Amino acid sequence: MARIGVRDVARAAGVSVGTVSHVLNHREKVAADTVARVDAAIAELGFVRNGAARQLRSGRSLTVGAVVLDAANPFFADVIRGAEEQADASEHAVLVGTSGADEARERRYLDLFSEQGADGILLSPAAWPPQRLAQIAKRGTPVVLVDAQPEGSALPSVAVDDVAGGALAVSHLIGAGRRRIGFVGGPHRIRQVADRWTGAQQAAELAGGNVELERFDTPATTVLAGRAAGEQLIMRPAPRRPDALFCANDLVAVGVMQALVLAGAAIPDDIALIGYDDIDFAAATMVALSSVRQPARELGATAVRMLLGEDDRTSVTFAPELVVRESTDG
Amino acid sequence: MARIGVRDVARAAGVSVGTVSHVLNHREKVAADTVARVDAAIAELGFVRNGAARQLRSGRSLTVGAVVLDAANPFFADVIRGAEEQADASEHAVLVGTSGADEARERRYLDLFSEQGADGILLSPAAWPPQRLAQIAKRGTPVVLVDAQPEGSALPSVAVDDVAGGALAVSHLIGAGRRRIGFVGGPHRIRQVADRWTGAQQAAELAGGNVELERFDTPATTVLAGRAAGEQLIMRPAPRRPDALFCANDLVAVGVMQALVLAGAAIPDDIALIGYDDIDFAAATMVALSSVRQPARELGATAVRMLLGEDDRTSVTFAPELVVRESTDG
DNA sequence: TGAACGTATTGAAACGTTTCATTCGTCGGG
DNA sequence: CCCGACGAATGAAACGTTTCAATACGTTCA
Repeated sequence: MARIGVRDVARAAGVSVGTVSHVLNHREKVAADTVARVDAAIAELGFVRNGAARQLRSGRSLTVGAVVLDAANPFFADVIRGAEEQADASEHAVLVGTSGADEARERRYLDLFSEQGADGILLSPAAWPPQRLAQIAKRGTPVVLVDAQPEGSALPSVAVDDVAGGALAVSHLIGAGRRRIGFVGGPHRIRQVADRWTGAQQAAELAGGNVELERFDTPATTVLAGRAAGEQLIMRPAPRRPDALFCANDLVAVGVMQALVLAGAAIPDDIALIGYDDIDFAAATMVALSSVRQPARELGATAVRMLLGEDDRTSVTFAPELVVRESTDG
Repeated sequence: MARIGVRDVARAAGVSVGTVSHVLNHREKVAADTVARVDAAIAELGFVRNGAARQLRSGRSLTVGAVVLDAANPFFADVIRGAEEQADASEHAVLVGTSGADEARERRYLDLFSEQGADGILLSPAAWPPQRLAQIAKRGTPVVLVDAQPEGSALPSVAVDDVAGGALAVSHLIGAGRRRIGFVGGPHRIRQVADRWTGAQQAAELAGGNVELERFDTPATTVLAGRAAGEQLIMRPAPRRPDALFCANDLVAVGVMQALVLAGAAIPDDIALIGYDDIDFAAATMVALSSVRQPARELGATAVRMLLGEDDRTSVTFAPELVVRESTDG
């Protein structure tokens, strides 16, 4: 089965190859009956245009690449969804490659997208600083970083303000009348954790002296780590227990909640609980979990707009938003 | 900044373009010092090869496309991971597009991958039967379906045997001495749910007359639906309660577990509980959840091997496997 | 010493499209 | 009745690689 090209279509429709190409690309400039004839020929022959040749000649790929740490992570999944919606609007498609925090794979995908002539690349970097960016940007493919601090370097980026998020959570707890607040999470070398803790401190200071803020470190931001922390914490005599907990993410919060419920503590009456990320599951925990939502889709959409030159800001920071559910709504 | 091509590299290195291309593609056939000179020129000029031209000429793209319903779904995420690992081994990259169950988007991605000359496409179809497959296969891009029943049509596919999975779960419960078993899930028009229920029935029949199997339908396979079902169920007087529950998936099982725990039932002593899918979270529930694991990575890896012609089976069905944890290990 | 051979490099053709300067008709206005 | 203009279609050039037959240059063997 020989490949079918514009040439074959042209022959079948009784027109020139140039005309076929015109039908493919700007059909409004071609007479209606010619269009019909060419379309018929295309359908009959099952012609599929060769994207490589098209792109080679035209220089555009109508494609945006995204290289993410982990596509299964709901945050990135939402970023990608937002990117797709926005790309759709500009007739682009989003192609996703997952690096799994492996620098070699990240580089391979970056090179791939660059070579394939993607019109832009959205990157959540596996390592800091990202290796090849200078080269790639130089080659002419714009890159936007997602949720990575540009640290002085002036690379375009979109991010969520985790400090603000931490402050948001804690001032919400304070506003609900809580005074002895615990922060559960770790390790603090993860920037997101550190920033949220910083925000928590800021909110506590802002409230004045009668708010206590205590830090409960966990070795990871997982359910099991959260549960262990919760078990520790609930063993304290009641007067020395916090009356509210802010967890570095929702998984930790779920673990803490398990421990508290099993120990018979009432949420939120005895202890209020708030997480971070607003994962799907947050609404479905035993006591629906309050959380801080990151506008992930907006991040993705904005990144794509920046890539395609429809938004000429160079670095955008989004504000997280509070989602109040039962676990703090006593 | 004019684009830099092999021509420029050749000039800078003092060789012909043919030689540059050889260095790029089979450097072992080129003298060592020439390689060095060309590499230096490439680095200095920041040359990035034009993938479109390369592909146009060579016909191969070293790319495999995957079109999935939802990349955030852990099952598909694992399929993709498996596909990536396998593709890696063959110097290929996996590009992912998410259709979100939208047929138009699915078609767009299929067309895109087909036009881009992907060496194969891995598809979890949004609708049945998939629309364009005939065309695409005809054009020469092999397609393998993931987790979709080929229903007579002889399309290549990889899948997990859900009937076997259902049987596996229920015979495990029976083996643990349970006799009054409930199946929680729905709606039954979802093939996976129906198949698992079928498997459950088969296992019950196999065990003879002294096993009762009852069906508890839910409107969806979600945590909340599971919790509602669990609450209903636990309100029955103890003698009329099942002593074991098999849930159509882990989310439902989590919901059921919440209801049982809140009602004070002991798991697994009063009621054993087993889910399906073995999501990450299964090990981190209040009582660690037994489940049926689907070999998702193997699915992805096998699909890629089939696409690249390294495995000439046309349709492969995998057996699920049992993961026993506390919730059935009384 | 010459022929035969092997290795390293070269130059040009080819991949299948888009684009652009032309050509071809046709129609309206002077 | 002719000219200019305009819409539609044409044909060939160009995109930047890879590939392949041909060439150049040593080296080995008889």
